[in-house]
Amino acid sequence: MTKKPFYITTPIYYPSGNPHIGHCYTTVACDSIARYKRMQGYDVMFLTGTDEHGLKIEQKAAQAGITPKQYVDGVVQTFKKLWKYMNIDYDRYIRTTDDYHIESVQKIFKDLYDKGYIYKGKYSGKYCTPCESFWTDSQLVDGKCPECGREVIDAKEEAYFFKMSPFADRIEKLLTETDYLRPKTRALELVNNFIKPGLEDLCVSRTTFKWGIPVTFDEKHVVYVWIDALSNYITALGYLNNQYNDFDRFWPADVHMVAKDIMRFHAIIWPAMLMALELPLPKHLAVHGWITFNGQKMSKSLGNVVDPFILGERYGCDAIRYHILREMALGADSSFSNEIMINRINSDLANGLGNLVSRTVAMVIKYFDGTLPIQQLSDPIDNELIEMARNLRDKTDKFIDETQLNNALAEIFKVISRANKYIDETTPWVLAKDEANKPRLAAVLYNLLETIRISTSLLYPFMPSTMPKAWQQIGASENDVTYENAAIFGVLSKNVTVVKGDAIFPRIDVEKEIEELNKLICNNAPKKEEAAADIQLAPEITIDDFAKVELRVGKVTACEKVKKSSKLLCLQVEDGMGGRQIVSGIAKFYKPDDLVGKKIQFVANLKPVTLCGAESNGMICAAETNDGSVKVIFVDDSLPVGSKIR
RNA sequence: GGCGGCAUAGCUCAGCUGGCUAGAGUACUCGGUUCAUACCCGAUUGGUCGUUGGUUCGAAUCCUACUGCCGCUACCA
Repeated sequence: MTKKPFYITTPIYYPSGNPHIGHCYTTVACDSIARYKRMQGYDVMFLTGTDEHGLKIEQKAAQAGITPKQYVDGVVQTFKKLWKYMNIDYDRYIRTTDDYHIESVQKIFKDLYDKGYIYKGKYSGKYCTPCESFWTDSQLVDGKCPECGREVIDAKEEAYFFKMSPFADRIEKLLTETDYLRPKTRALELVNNFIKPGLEDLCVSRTTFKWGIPVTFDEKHVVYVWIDALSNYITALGYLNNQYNDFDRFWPADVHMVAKDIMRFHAIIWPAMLMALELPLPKHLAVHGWITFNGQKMSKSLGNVVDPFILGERYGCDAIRYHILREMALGADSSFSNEIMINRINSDLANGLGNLVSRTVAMVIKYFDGTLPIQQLSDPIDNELIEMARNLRDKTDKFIDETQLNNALAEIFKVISRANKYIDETTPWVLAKDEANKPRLAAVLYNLLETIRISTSLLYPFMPSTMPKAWQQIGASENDVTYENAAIFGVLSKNVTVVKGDAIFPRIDVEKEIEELNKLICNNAPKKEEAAADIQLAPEITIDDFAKVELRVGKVTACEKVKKSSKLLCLQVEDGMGGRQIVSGIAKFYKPDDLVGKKIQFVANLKPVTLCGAESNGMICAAETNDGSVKVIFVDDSLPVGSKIR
């Protein structure tokens, strides 16, 4: 019997910085599914990689004074190190700087051009001359350059475009009538925002930077992200190259897993490209949310707080894997905090599974010197546990196929919980008091060992480092913990011998750990400051220049959102001069009520402007933090309104 | 502004196409147990299922309106 193929992918990550726990989530989820499918007997191809071209990489490298390739080589090493650390067993790692990928992308680009789907046109946007940067309308901040705040001018650039409109109908059907998109709730969003208004043609080449794959028939151009990055899923199989020969076997993909921020590319652009290439479409696009920290999206600066290396070192990579897989529901964000994580590890892994293994093994040793007797006596009370354990595999199978890993884990832990209850029901320590009960006692312990064997077999794809330790303790051999045996009760030999071992998941002291983690964060803080040393200061000014800016203390008396804008708040400020209205771009960081009654400092002599229909007379002083959020600088309430600040 | 989603126990959430006294986990309180990683088991506590009107024999579940929160609104890789 030949194995059925199964192809699963993570996105290729952009190595403009080091990986954080958000990358871990996608990759760990794919790894777990891949391992599960391998266990089921599929011929699995699990692909991950890095998307290494583009302007940002070019700039990062320039800052560091090295070539882009040198730069990405470094970051890729860190990625690979992390995957090794997290026990990620990928089958293939693609880098968009790999020769075979470049070759394929060039052929794909040419093919689409020859087919008439790609044509040469003009890309129009806004250009900031001092920054030498192109911006789209949506990127502008109040109509100005987002980098320097200066005026931008209309500009045109020659570029190649990909025609999307011919595929609009088919894509709409794909999203609304099939279960390609998971969860499907987001389909309407895509259809209403993009497809219904008409798909715009996509700009697929650039001339403004060099770090990319050259267009073979037009040297000035490099292939822009879409075709370069998305096509990795097929070039890695050998599509239009001789590096691999797996395309026919593994395409179309079974699952592309992505985070919600890149859903659109995979839900619309990627299918359009495949349609243009006349290739089959992938079966599922599984979209997951972000791991948030105190409600904020995980970002690079927050990466310090939840550095996967640090966490893994303290609790083991399986605990981290378990936590993120168990907390994250498909499609939804999940909030991360050290406390949630530690509580989860303690209650499920240490108290639930770990303790179950420990107490069961201990009893076999204590009552039977480690080896159960063959003579065993069953009882009707055993049936519920046995049935649950026997049916578990089918349930997890179903959830895996629906990419609902959190629910698969929940099912397994229901059984573990039931086993703990079973111990109370059967009271082995009472049975042990009477020699006549030994056959009954042996049966109870055997049932527990079997339940553990089945549960840990099914948990193995999620926690591949730790489960073998449990197997060793319950005396299970590799042949006992196969997928086939996970649906059979009674696989271990009746006279199985257990082995005492260390706790597979040690319990964590919550308060102590939180304290120590906080210390670690503090230790990391100075590093952040050092890292900030490369900040470029604005040109030096004299005290006379500074005197031109008049800062005063004001009190916010009222505040509301500016209707036409998602970013702006309109504040009424008591300024000691009769009051004034100030509009500030802080709506994403403050609710109106957060500000009312607070004293702030503002620029009093700024020329009035109208923003989104609201007149603004001045500017609120606020600080921008490393992670891009904004904190208003509140002043001491004892300062009188109108006080001048110098 | 347009489109979409969500609002259920202190916290995190299940409750599909309307139907038995609204559930789970966690936290809290009490009790039990001792094989075990101060663990496990049980019980109690806790919700007018955002507000309002409607459809229906019957709605957390469908429809109106309102309020609040969130997401998306395409060229960042």
